[in-house]
Amino acid sequence: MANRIALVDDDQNILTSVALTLESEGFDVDCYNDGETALRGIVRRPPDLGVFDIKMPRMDGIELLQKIRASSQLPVIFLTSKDDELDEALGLGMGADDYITKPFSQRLLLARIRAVLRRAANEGMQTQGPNIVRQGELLMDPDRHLCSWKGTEVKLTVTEFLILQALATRPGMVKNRDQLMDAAYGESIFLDDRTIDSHIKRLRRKIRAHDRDFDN
Amino acid sequence: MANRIALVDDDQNILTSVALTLESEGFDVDCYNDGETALRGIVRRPPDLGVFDIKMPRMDGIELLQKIRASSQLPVIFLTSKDDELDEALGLGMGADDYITKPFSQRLLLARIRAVLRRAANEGMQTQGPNIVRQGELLMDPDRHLCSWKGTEVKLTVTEFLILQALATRPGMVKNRDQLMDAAYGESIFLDDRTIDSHIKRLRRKIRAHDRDFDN
DNA sequence: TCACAATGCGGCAGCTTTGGGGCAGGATGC
DNA sequence: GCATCCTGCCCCAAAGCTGCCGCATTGTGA
Repeated sequence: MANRIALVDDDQNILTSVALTLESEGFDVDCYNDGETALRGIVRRPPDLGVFDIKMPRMDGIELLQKIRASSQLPVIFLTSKDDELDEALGLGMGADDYITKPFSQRLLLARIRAVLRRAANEGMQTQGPNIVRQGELLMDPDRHLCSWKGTEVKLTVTEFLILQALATRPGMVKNRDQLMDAAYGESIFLDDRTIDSHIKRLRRKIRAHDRDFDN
Repeated sequence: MANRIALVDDDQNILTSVALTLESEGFDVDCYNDGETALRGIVRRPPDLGVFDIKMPRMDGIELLQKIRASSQLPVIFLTSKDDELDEALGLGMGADDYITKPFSQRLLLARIRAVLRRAANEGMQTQGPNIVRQGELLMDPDRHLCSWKGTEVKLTVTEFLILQALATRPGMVKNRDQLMDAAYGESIFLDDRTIDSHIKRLRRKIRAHDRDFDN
């Protein structure tokens, strides 16, 4: 039972060349030139995986994913030309399962496709794909307990990580100590308010150690 | 979406005990005492995987598989009492997906079942080769229970193997003790958390013995 | 300007987690 | 039956984390 892949890109060159590669690897490939057509096709004949270009006329990949996610958990890999598009996609917290920046090698795409499919098959529905938090220079991957600031890794303790994550997922949003407390410990715990201050202190110290320009 | 497993063995003891284990792991199990009954049942209600004893009265596992393969690609694991039976099965080139020699641990069977199901789900892309896990210097072949680090073989016990495999298939991903526990024993088992630590300790020791540079 | 509250941060004791040695019971092999 | 291996658990000590305190500094309102 071959896996069916829905491939959506407005660039006909990419479409054909990728489709050829995938088919030669035994996948069934449905090609679409734009989001609207893709949506109709995907509903009619649901694939096992979607590979979407982000920038497309009429309906872009992000909107397409949103519409699909309303009714299905279809795993999706995004193709992006630039990193800022990627930011947009990630920022939306849409849970794309992976993404690839153009230009990409067909081999890389293949590897990603296999990885995502494997994950989907293994996990059923447990955790779907990388769940990365990105805010400016900050990058966090809760699943791997990884955090990096301006590209270098910052080692955080569990509590610090949870607090920073709470702040990063809602950037700019002001949170009081109680809210941070809840984020880090769950509710129904009694601790001194100022304990949060201590963690913030350590967070700042750690980030500052990687960045002398860091002010807040 | 529970996986349905057709279990065929003329030994009622094995049948019930294995069925209990599988059901407690969330599989739907159809039990059959002989090949003929099994064939009818499997046609009527197709499972996702078959586990067949080879030696059975009336219709043995090999014949059963042949009849099934005429119309379906159902993945099958053979149970064999002796190695020569196994040779016979393999010699026929029937393409059983795996086999286990009696007596076997339920845990091993579970691991094999999961591996075969995973492989079946991924098929078409994996070029149905062996199901090898590779992470940096680590190489694992679950089907043959082989593990090598930096090219030299490391002998692992079943539990160690399952734990390492769980870690290696999702590299970098943080797993807590419970998750490792599930990976090694299946769910619904109660053991001290720190037992996992013991296995990790032994894993580290074994790998370290092959590699003085090994740090984590 | 003053009093008071809020915040930043160094310090530290106590707690939790972790790595690893050891051991007994059970399974397996000879 | 005996030796060996595997496994689960116990214990200890080191390391790391956490919560809180106290003081200095900054912010706020009258």
